[in-house]
Order: sequence, then C-alpha cells, then structure tokens
Amino acid sequence: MSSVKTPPTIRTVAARAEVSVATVSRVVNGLAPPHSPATQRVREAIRELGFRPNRLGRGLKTARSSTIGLMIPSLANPVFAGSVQGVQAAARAAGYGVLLTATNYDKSEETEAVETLLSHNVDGLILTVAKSDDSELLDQLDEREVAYVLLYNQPSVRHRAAVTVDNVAAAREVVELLKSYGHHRIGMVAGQFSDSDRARLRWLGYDDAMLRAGLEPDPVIEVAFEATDLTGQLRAALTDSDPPTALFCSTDLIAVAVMGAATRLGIQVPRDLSLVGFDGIAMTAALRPQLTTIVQPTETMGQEAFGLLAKLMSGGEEAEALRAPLLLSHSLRRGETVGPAREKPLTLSSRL
Amino acid sequence: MSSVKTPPTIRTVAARAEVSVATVSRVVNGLAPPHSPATQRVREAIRELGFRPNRLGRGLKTARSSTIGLMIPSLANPVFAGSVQGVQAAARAAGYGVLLTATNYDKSEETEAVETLLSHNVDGLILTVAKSDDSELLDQLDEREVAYVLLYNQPSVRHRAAVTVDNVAAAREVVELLKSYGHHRIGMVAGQFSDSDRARLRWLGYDDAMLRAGLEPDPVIEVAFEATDLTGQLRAALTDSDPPTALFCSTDLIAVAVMGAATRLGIQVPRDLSLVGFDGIAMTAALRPQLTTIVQPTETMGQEAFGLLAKLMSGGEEAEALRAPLLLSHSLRRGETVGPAREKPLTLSSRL
DNA sequence: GACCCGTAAGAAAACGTTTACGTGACCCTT
DNA sequence: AAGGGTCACGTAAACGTTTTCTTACGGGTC
Repeated sequence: MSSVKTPPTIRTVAARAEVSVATVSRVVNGLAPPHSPATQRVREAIRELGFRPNRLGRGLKTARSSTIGLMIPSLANPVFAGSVQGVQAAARAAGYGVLLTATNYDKSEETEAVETLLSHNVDGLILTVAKSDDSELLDQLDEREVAYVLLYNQPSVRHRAAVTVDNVAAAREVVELLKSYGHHRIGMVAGQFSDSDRARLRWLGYDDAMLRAGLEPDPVIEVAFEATDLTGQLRAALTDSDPPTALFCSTDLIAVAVMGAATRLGIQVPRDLSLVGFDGIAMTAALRPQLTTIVQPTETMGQEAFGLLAKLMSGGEEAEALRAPLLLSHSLRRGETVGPAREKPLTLSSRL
Repeated sequence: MSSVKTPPTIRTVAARAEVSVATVSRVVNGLAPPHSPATQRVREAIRELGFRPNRLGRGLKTARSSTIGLMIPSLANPVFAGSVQGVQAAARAAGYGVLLTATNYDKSEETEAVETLLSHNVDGLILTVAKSDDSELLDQLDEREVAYVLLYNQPSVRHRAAVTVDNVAAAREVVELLKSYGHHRIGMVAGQFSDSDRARLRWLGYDDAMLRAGLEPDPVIEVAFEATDLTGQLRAALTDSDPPTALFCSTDLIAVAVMGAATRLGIQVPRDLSLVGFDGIAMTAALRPQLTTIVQPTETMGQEAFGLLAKLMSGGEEAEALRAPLLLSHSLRRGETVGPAREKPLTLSSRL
C-alpha cells in the first residue's frame, strides 16, 4: 500500500510481452505486422496493463503534442461558446486536445495568452483577435511559422487563413432591410472598434449601404462589449430632437442591452425603435419581441476552422493556397424587433 | 533560407552563455544565485534567443504538465460557459493551461473523454458528470489517485471534492416561494435524471418541500437537455382538467423552452402559469417577462474549483480534509414569471 | 545449393528538460 | 595553517517515447 501507483510505460509492456520497446511502439502506432505472435502478445500485454502511451514522451520525440490552442475574447458571449463547441468536437474526432484561453477583449492579454499556449507546445492555433490586419502578434506567428487560423476575424490581407462570414455584406443587408421598412434615420451601436475588427467591418457595411441608399449615416455609438446597462450612453442619442428610428447593433449581446436601455427610457421596440442584432444567439429567439438578427453558423465555423488548421498543420505543400479567408454564408432571421419607421420624431409626451 | 526555424533549446542557451545546461535550468527555475556572473550571462542569452523552456521536456522529467482537464456537459448552456471562464482565469493566473472537453450530456462519452484528458497528462481534472454518487468513472479515478474536483455535482458521499450550491435547499426555497403566492398545484419539469444528478437533487428538494407543505407533488416531467420545443411534451400536462398553476424548471434553459411552449399553447406567464428556473443565466434577465430563478455564482464556482484542485494537486498532506463538497451560497432572483395562483383551472375558452 | 531480397524485430540514440551527485573554490574557525 | 563548511557550477543519468540502423531469418529465383 505504500507504493505510489505509477502507470505502466512502454517498457513495462515490453517486459511483459517479452519483446523490445521498439516492437511495442510499432504495435501502438500500427506499424507492426498485424498478426505476428509478437504483436499478439504485445496487444494482450497492453490490454492487461491498461497501458496508454504517454503523450509527453511521444511529443518530445515527435515535436508534436496533438494539442491545439484556442483563444477567444470571452465565453460570456454564446457566439464564441458555440464556436468553441464546434472546434472542440472536430478536434476530438481528430484525436486532438484543445487548450482554451480567453482574453476578455483585452488586446494586451493577447500576446501573453498566445505565448502561454505556444509554451504548451500546441501544434496550431485558432484565434479571434482584436485586429487581424496589421497585427504584430500575427506577423510574429507568420515569421515563426506557427500554423494558425483566425476565427470571426476577416482579414483583408490575402495570406491569412480565416473562417468568418462576410461582415460587410451582412451589414449591408441589414441596412437594406431597415430601409425597406421605411427607415431613414438609422443609427449604429457597436462594440469598440479598437477591440474588434468585426465591429469595424460591420460599420463599414452599414456606412457603405447608407451612402448608396442616399441616407446619412449617424456617427457610430461605440460601447464596451461587457456593458450591460447602456441607458446612460444611449439617452442622448435616443432623446435627440430627431432621433434614429432604427438601430443596427454590432452584436446580439449589445442589441439585448440596447433593448433593455430602450425599455428603461420608455421607448418601445419596435413601435418607436427598430432593432437589428448580429450573431444569431439562440436565446435571442426567446426574447419578446424576438430579435431580428444576422445568424452566423457558429458551430460550423468552429468545425471548419479546425479542419483548415488540420490541413495547415499536416500539409506543408498546398498550405499556401489555404491561407485565405473562408467566408461561410450567413442568414437573416426575421424576428419582431423591426417594424415600420415611426412617422414623426418621438415627442416627450409620447414617452412617459 | 532552407533551414527550418527550430526554437532554441536549453543547450543553445548554455552554449551562448558558456555555462552548462544545468546552470541554465537553475536560472530558469530561480534556483541559481541571483547575481552571479554566470546567471547574468544566462539571463542575457535567454533574452537574446527568446528562449522558452519546452514544457514537454520539463513535463517528461517532472511528471507534471501544468495543465488541467476540464469536462463539462455542454458549452451551449451559459452556466457552464461561465464556470469555464472562472476555471480558465484562475488556472491562467496560476500558470496552468486548461484542456477543455464537452460530453454533450452523453454518459457514454464521459469515460472516453476523461481517458483522453488523462492521456494528455493533465495534472488534475475538473468534472461535471452525470452521476457523482455511484460512478465507476470516479471510483476509477479515486483508485488511480488522480486529483479531481467535481463542479455542479453534489455528491452525497463525503470523500469527493466538489464545488456546488445546495441544490436541495434551493429547490425547497422555490417551492416555498410559489406556495407564498398561493400555488398548490406545483409541477416540475426537469432534465433527464439519468443525465444529471443535479436535476434529481432539485427534484428531491421539490418533493420534500411539497410534502412538508402538505401539497401533493406532481410526477416530474423529464425532458432532454437540448430540447428546444417542448410543446408536445407539455401539452398533456398543461391542458389537463386540473393543470398545475406553477412549474419549477430544473434549469433556466428548460424554463425558457417551457415559456416558449406555453406561449404556443396559448398560456400566459405569469397570469395562467408561474415559472421558476434554476441557474441564473444572465440573459434570462432580459426576457419579458424576466425569469424568476435561483442564481448560482457560476464564475466563482469555477474559480473555487480550480483553487481546490490546486491544493489537491500540490499538498498530499491535508488533502484528505479537502475531499468534501463545498457548498457556495445561491440566491433567488425575483423576476416577473411568478404571480398569484389562478383561482380556477384554465378553461378552453380562456386560452385562445 | 548459392544468392538476394523482403520482412520482423532488437539495440541504441535522440528529443529537452530536471536533478542527484561530484568537484573545486572560497571563507571561516581553531 | 590545516580542517571543515558553504557555495557555484558542471557531469551525467533519467523521464517515455520514436526511429534509424542493424541483425536474423525465411523464402524465392536461377
């Protein structure tokens, strides 16, 4: 009872099967003759001892850990949780482990987090970063020849692997939808551009579509991603003399917060204000009114990201061709937060 | 340019600083004299080369990977996502990596998932399992002397480390709340007991409180955790001749689904039916009506779980004392889904 | 029957660390 | 001034694998 239980090693197995460690290794890796007596004995010994190859030993030798790193801004946003689920499932199916880390939308944590992941000898990375265009971090990874795939980021440079939706196009669709409901004064509430290039791209699409439609874009209202009460920040914009009749929010979570703020300000959705989100978080379909939003195929995006990474990690050959953004198709979920534009601006009397 | 970039090893550093590898190792681990000339040179070499110790090599020698495994049922439930966030934050602060895996509420996947985590040489595990009482899996872990902490599970045996809330007590509070609103016919909708001992404990609390209050408990309605449309499953129960006036749901996600089903069945919450959830998912506060629910301190629970695990992993001494469930305190969030009990049973005419 | 070849399996080096042990150098004590 | 103690550092073994190189064996071919 005093002996600490130490798991069997390849040597234990070899001794038991009366073969060399090399033979055991070959059996484990399927490189041994399938039916030779030695192989049989090894198989049996493995079973009896419950032997599992030690990945550290293996990794040390082969310089691969069958582990990938996954970095996201936050798990509090179900859209990221969904993609993690997708990555995880695909990774597990392929025999990979997933090392997870969150940056909490803090750019300065990104470098350190990646460094930590790399120090764990991950074979590749899946990342959602603040900015994917001129990023020192990504440049460094390129230079170090680390395999990585961006997720949700939509780099404009062509040589970076990424899985995302077409943020610009989707944002345009939103504006067109709102316009078709007769809205002219359409505002936008977005997460800090500095923390999210997605937010910026969605604004780009908004801005472009507004100009094309001959409408005047409002200055964007930038808010913190974790903000839960936006009443203060929105009061000015919404109680203006000529307030927007519709707001496009750069994420569903922001849309939910905006909805809360509107309620507190005595503004009814969609009667006084139409609202569109972005992400397609499942639970926003349970809200009353149900949120109108752009739906991203989150879980699929995670799976695709892993698939791409797997190719990058193995094939050094056609890898070059893979280093480009992969745009998955989004869809528009028509909820109940978009209604016809209010004719007249809100008057003080009409709201409380 | 043809040479593949290979990261510097301890030997490269040693050569550059003109010392032995042992000295480098000692410097890295803070065991060297802080100001000796050799140490200085090593520090400089490390900086110049950008050396980072390879965790595989280190792990192989020390038999620890500074990595823990985290297994949860699903990330689709924000309550788990929240605890993952907590675990991750605490782990990172302590220099640990987190290997994540989800079982999708599938008991048969649990063993395999844990096995996979262990094969990655994690130093410890944080788990949410289907059943924590007589679990072969946990027995095996005990026998193999693997350090682990249960999360959300509330084992009744005393020798298992766990972080949870008092599910039974919380459920009792729910019943008392509903009773105080005049409800007598209180039903319960729960996730499959076979997939979640939490669900069972919450039912136990419900059942106990009902009996104590002199009320007759309804047979529980068990539903799948991922189920999103419960209309079919609830129709019978809710259109009974004497239907419950209140339902206690074993999770918030289920409560949301029930709310949807109620709407589709023409039943108004809380006028016709009061509803209470369990978990305290943030977004359920944005629902209209806002969900009344038991709030668990999810993120804190994750942090505490890691703290406990850290102690288990390091101290073999007082470890025995730690192997017991740690009950964190929950709270009741009074939303808008609980109202006074309807006097008369619903009639067909009254709904639609 | 000599030759060659393919196949099976063993011996040993290597991957990047940590660490027990050993060896001087130095300083303090007597 | 000899002895002992402390300290800084080096040597080398070990951790659990994979893999290259051998060696041995058993046919097949002419």
